[in-house]
Amino acid sequence: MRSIDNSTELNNSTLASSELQDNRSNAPVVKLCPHSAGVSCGSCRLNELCLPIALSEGEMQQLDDIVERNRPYKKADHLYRQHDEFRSIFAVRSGSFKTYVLSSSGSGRVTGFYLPGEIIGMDGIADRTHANSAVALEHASICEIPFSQLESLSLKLPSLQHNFFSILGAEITKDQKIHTILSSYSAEQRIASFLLGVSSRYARVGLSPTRFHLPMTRGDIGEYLGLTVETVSRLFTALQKKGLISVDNREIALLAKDELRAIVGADEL
Amino acid sequence: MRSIDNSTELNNSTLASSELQDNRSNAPVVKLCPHSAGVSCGSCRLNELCLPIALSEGEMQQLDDIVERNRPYKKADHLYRQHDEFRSIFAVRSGSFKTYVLSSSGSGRVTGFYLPGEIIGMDGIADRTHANSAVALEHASICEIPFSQLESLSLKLPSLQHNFFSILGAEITKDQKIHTILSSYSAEQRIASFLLGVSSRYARVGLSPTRFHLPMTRGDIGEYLGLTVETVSRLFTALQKKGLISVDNREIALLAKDELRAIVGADEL
DNA sequence: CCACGATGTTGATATAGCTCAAAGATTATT
DNA sequence: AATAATCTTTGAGCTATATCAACATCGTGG
Repeated sequence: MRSIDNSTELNNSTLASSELQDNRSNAPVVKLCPHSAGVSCGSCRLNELCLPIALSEGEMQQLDDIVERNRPYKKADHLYRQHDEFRSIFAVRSGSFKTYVLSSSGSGRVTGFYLPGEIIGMDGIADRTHANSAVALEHASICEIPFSQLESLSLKLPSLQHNFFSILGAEITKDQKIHTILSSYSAEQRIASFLLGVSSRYARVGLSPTRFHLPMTRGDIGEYLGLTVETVSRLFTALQKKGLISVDNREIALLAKDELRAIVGADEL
Repeated sequence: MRSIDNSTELNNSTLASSELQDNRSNAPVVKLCPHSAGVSCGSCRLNELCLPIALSEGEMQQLDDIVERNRPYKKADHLYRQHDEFRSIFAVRSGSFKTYVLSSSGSGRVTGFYLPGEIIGMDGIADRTHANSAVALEHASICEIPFSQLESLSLKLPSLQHNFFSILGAEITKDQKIHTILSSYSAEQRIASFLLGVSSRYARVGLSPTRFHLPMTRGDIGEYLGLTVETVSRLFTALQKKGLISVDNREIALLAKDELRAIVGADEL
C-alpha cells in the first residue's frame, strides 16, 4: 500500500506522459515511450540541472546531437560493471541507480545513489575503466553521453567545458562530505544526514523535500553509510518514535527537519 | 634522530639544489631558492605526473606562462581556508599538505593528504568556494594554477583539457575508494591500506616505497581514517610486533607488503 | 641548552554498533 | 492466488574500538 506516492519517477508532463506508467508493467516498448526517443535536451525538464546549464539554443543542439537516449532500464539492469571499459557518462532522466564495488569477500559495498538529474559514471574517467558497477534500483531511463565526444565538444563550447568541470568538482565535494560523515558521525547522525541529503536532492528536481520514496533497501543504505541493516532499521524506528520522521516501509516523511539538522550538528546542508 | 632519511622533500637536483636544505631554517628567501622562481614545467622532475603529461614543448610553455610559483610555505601555513573564494588549484612541488574541515563542535576532521606531484584545491571548483582548509604539514612549495586561466587554456589545448579531466576523475576514484575503506574496513585494514597507499604515492615520485617518513601526526591519520589516536598508535605497534612494519616515530619501513595486502583483502592497490 | 607544549604510547574500562537469530511484511514468480 | 524470495523489524548478547587516564618522548622556542 502506498500512503505516499511522490515517486522518483519523474512524470515528464510535456511528453506523452500517459505512457509512462503503462510501460512499467510491459516489456520495454522502444519506439513510443518517452524514455527512449524524441526527447531533446531543449525540452527536458532537467536541463537546468544537467550539462546544458546556460547553453544557448545552438549549443544545446550540438550537445543534443551527441546524446544517446537508450531504451529504458528495468530494475536490476546494469548500466555498466566494474572493470568495463569506460566510454560514456550517463545522466539519470528518471528512476534511480546505485553504484557498488564487490569486495574480495564477495559482499558488495554501495558507493553511491543516483537520482534524476544526476550524473553517473565519472569513476571511469581517470583510468578508462569503471571502478564501480552501476545498477538500476527501479525502472529508469538515462541519457548516455559518449565521453570522447563530450571532450571534443567541450573544446568548442566553453560553457559546456565549464559545466562539466563543475559537475566533476561537485562530485569531489560530495565525496569529501561523505568522508567526513563516515569518519566522524554516529549512526544516528549518518541516518539523519542521509535523509536530509535525499530530501534536498529530490527538492532539486521539483519533488517534495518532506515526503518521498526511498528506492533503495535498508541494506543498501547500511552499506553506503558503513552500518548494518539492523542498525539502519532500528534508527528509522527510533527517529519515528521521536516524531522526527514517519516511516511506512520505503515511504518517508520528514516531520521535523530542524531537529534532524540539529542531530547532524548544524553544519550540514 | 633520523634513522631513515628518505624525506618527502624532493631534492630537485637540476636546480640549485644545495639551497634547499638551507632554506628550511631561514625566513623565506623569495628570490633565489628553487621553491620560488626559475623553475619551469619543462624542467620539473614531476612534469610527467602533473598537468603537463604528453604536452608538446610549445604547449607546456603556454601552461608554464599561467603557473605561479609562490614563496615556499612553512609548516602550519595555510594554502587556503574553508569558505575562501576559489581561485586556483595547486600542484605540490615539495613537502606535503593536509586538508581538513572544522566540525561545528570545533574539532577538525582531516579529509586528505597531499604529497609531491599531487593536486590540491579541487574541492572549490563546484561552488567557487573552498569546502576544506589546506595547511602545510612541513616546509613545502607549490605551483599555483589560476583556474579561470586553466579553463581558457584547456579550450585551446586538447591534451591539457584531457589531463585535467583525468586528474579530476582520479580524485573522484580516490575518494570513492576511501568511502569503501571507511564504510567496511576494520581498524587494522584501514591502517594497512593507508600505509600501502602512502607507499605507492611515494613510489610514484621516485621515492622508496618501503622506507618513508610520515609527515602527519597519528591524530591526523586517525581523523582521516575515522579512528582515534590511541587506536592508530596501538595498531602501529601491533603491526610492528607482527613484523610487518618497523616504526620509529614517523619513520616507517614496510617489511612485508604482501602480508599487509593480505590484511586489506587482496583487492587493494 | 633547557623547558614546555605537542605528540605518542600503553593500560583499564565503557559502549555503540555488530552479530546471530527468528519472525513478520513485502514483492516477485508461477 | 499461492509460494518463494527478499526485505524489514526486533531482541539478546558480544566485541571492536572509543574513552579516560597516566606517563613517556619529541622538537621547538626562549
